[in-house]
Amino acid sequence: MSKGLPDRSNDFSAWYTQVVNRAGLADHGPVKGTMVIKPYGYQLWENIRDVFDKMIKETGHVNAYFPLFIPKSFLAKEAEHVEGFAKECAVVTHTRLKSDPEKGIVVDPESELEEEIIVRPTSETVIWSMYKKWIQSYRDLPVLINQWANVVRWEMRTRLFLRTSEFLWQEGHTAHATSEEAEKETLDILELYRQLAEDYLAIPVITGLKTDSEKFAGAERTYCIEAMMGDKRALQAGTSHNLGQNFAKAFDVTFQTQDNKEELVWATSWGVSTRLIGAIILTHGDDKGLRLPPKIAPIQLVIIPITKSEDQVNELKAYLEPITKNLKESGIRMHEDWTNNSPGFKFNEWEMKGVPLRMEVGPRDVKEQKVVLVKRDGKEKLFMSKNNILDPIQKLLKDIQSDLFDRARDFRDSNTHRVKDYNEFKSVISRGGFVRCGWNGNPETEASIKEETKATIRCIPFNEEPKGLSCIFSGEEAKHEVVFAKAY
RNA sequence: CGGAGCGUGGCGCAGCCCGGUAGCGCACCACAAUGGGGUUGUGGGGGUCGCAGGUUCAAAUCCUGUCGCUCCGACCA
Repeated sequence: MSKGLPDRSNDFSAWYTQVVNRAGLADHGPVKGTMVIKPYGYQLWENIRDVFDKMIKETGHVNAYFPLFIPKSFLAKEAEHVEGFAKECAVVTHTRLKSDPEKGIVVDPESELEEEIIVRPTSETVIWSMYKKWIQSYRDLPVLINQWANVVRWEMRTRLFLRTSEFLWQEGHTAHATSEEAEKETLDILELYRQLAEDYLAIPVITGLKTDSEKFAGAERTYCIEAMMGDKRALQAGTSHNLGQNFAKAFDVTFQTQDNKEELVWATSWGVSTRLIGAIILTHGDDKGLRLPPKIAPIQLVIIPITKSEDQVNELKAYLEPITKNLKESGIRMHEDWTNNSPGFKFNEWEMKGVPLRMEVGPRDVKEQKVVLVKRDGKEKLFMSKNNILDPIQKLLKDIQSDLFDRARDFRDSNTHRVKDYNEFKSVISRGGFVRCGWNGNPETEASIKEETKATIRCIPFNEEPKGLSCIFSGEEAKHEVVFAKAY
């Protein structure tokens, strides 16, 4: 078995695949692009979920659950939105199997459904069919519902976490009395996404608006957070849509205003998915494997005991007991590795799994009443007195969290370029990285550039400064300053 | 859907041309030693060779059919 990982600069995607596998995050399911999220990967997801769940509850949202199955007729109600997903829907057509003497188990043709059922690719339609029942008056608004669920999109090319046929996500679906309120909600959520990405996942993101060609089909406007991965490609990490009155129209959801008029409801929807785990791997991973931000790492501190004899094992356990008790009580997520592997093996293994901090404890430390701490990054061994190690550990975790963010931000910034002309644009794009430049606002320009370079407009950043810029493609006066990149 | 390739213990492969007792590495299990950067030794378990037919005394190997998967091109959080 090869011990090292494939060279990241040479074969980034082979590196990614192996990290996912060897860190024990996920595996392929038996049906084509499906994914089994293994316990270690799932704990990571749970931690992300818990952080965001808390955020949205603090801002007045509540969780609910809507069905996996959607009547096919619902997708006809909103033509634009359908276009986005129709090509990748799983459809239920029958309800029974039966045994066949020749072929084993077959679909029972007798059980064909009158109306086929769609497995949700996203839940706008089911949810708005219910909102129609629930919303009568302005007093019923706003509705601020979120659900944690799985969705299915029958993708052709899949990669674990980044694009799978079924994935886990949260989808928020809100209903409001005014356009302004819906817009505010859309932006407030985007800000929560930014915080989730930057403050917890340590992934620096650009916030901005999608162009029409990149926006969600059913939306008026799509806002997003975009991040740069370790191979300098862009990854859309979360989206927040202002749906205007599109779904209210499709499902005829109206409400009575204070002055007794009937009006259509305003809507938003927003989501982040298990793709965030892919983003963490691609942003922070290095030659030794995964690196996890302490705030969401399933294990923040791994303890590697080093022993020779049985006697030493008992001595060490007694030595560790008060130390670990204190750390556990203080909320440090930790794990002691008592497996029979050699210490060197364990070091590599836990580095592969991205655990931020390692503690080594052996006979020498017992004698000196110390422990050894090593950061996932550094080779440096920090010798600490066994008493009062909580503070230094908390400080180290904090440092690791901010180091990860700083490093990723520096990497992104040093690979974000401003270019003089289209030739320079093309050469930067081919080398990889973000280009900030002017755009004339024309979708055809965008399409031409995509055609020639494979780069797309990732977003129109909120901090754009189009004044004085000219369009990189046409030379015309720029309508927007945009971020171009090749994307996942 | 178009192009290429692959199905043989859990994983990665060899064997197939030229039919004749299923093999290797890793992983796994047991015991012993080792243990501060991927540790050794000894012993051991596990495969109807994708599936279905056919040829043959004999099929992983030859023939026919079938199913599945992976990789590369048009879509997507």
